[in-house]
Amino acid sequence: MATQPTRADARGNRARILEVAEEVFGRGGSAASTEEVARLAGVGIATVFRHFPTKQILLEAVLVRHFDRLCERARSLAESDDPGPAFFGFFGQIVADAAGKLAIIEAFTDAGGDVGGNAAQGPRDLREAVGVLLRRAQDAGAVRTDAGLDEVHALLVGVSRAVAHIRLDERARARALEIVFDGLAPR
Amino acid sequence: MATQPTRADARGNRARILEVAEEVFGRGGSAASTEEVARLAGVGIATVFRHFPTKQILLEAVLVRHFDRLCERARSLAESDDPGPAFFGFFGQIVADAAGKLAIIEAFTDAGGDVGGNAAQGPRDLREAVGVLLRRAQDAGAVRTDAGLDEVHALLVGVSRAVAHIRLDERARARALEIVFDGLAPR
DNA sequence: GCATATACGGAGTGATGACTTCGAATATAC
DNA sequence: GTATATTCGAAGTCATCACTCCGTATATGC
Repeated sequence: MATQPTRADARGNRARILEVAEEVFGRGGSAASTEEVARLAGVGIATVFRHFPTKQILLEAVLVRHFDRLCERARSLAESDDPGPAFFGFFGQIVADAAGKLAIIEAFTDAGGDVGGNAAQGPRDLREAVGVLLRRAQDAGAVRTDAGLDEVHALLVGVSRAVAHIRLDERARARALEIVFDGLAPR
Repeated sequence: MATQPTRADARGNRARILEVAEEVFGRGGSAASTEEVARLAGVGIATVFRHFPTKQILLEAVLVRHFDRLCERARSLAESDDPGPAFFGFFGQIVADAAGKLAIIEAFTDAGGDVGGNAAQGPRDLREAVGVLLRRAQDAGAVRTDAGLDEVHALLVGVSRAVAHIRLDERARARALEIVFDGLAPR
């Protein structure tokens, strides 16, 4: 069930459902309906549930791919020998992408406190990866040393949510980012 | 209907419903159910709908009070002869209050673009009032002059949303605010 | 006290959304 | 080509939620 089904039509449908779900959940967040996914994918509602037994599982299938991709990028940036731009570039990219990725932001929001525990793996890994970028940028003197992961995570999620919910033009978004980046600069 | 009903029990119920609704919508946002309001207020569902014909009207009744209060505070701060602390203090207070006021943040999020038009009056007024505080703080040299209302509004909403959604301890919240405030300081 | 207008609440209604059932269609093995 | 195991989708179930109906209870004016 987690692997590809044997029949070609089933495999095709599964792929199309995943693709459409990514767009639908990105637009409407986790509250978007499974029926809309089915309709846009051109399949019956039952087909969606056959491939992904619950809405939660479908949602996670979509999210896992994103978080994997993001984590990978973060880890490769962590090897960069320019930790400052690596950190700020990653931060900026997540915010820039936030507009059409509501479900991701929602999931990432709950990546929170070590004690929380009910966060999924993907969000937690990403938070971790951001932590590495942050520490390296701090060691390189590009980010103030009194900024902890908790507040950087909150700012990242906050600005992303703002961008996702408010229709902000290019220039305003750039200035909002600049304000946060200046605030993160060493004193 | 907008005014107090004549019978004492009706007046009492109306007040209790408003009080409970404030708490329920604050906790669960505008998605919270009318039935929960009725249950916690100790009245039947019909009583809620008699006093507030639709959920939207109930929600607005709750929100109007808040926005009025906030706008008033903002306007009185705008008379202060210390525009810098007035602006930052107000910003910080909204963020600090955000935790239990999900519905407010949601409404304020949509106060956006002048063109938007579908935002309610309260949120738009508050945005306006923040604009006044911002301009005065800029004139006094306490806030960088290249920060526009659009991005300040986005940051205010973003940080508030982050605080409302993430369980952030006192210290982390203070540092997140400090980062944003430092970013807003003149270059 | 009594009459009655006012307000009350429980039991609907209709819409929506997650999830299931089951007979029809079809891809693949032979 | 045919058999059959697999997959398909329309219609149905069940829960939730906004909102309504209507018979019952009670606050208030006399």
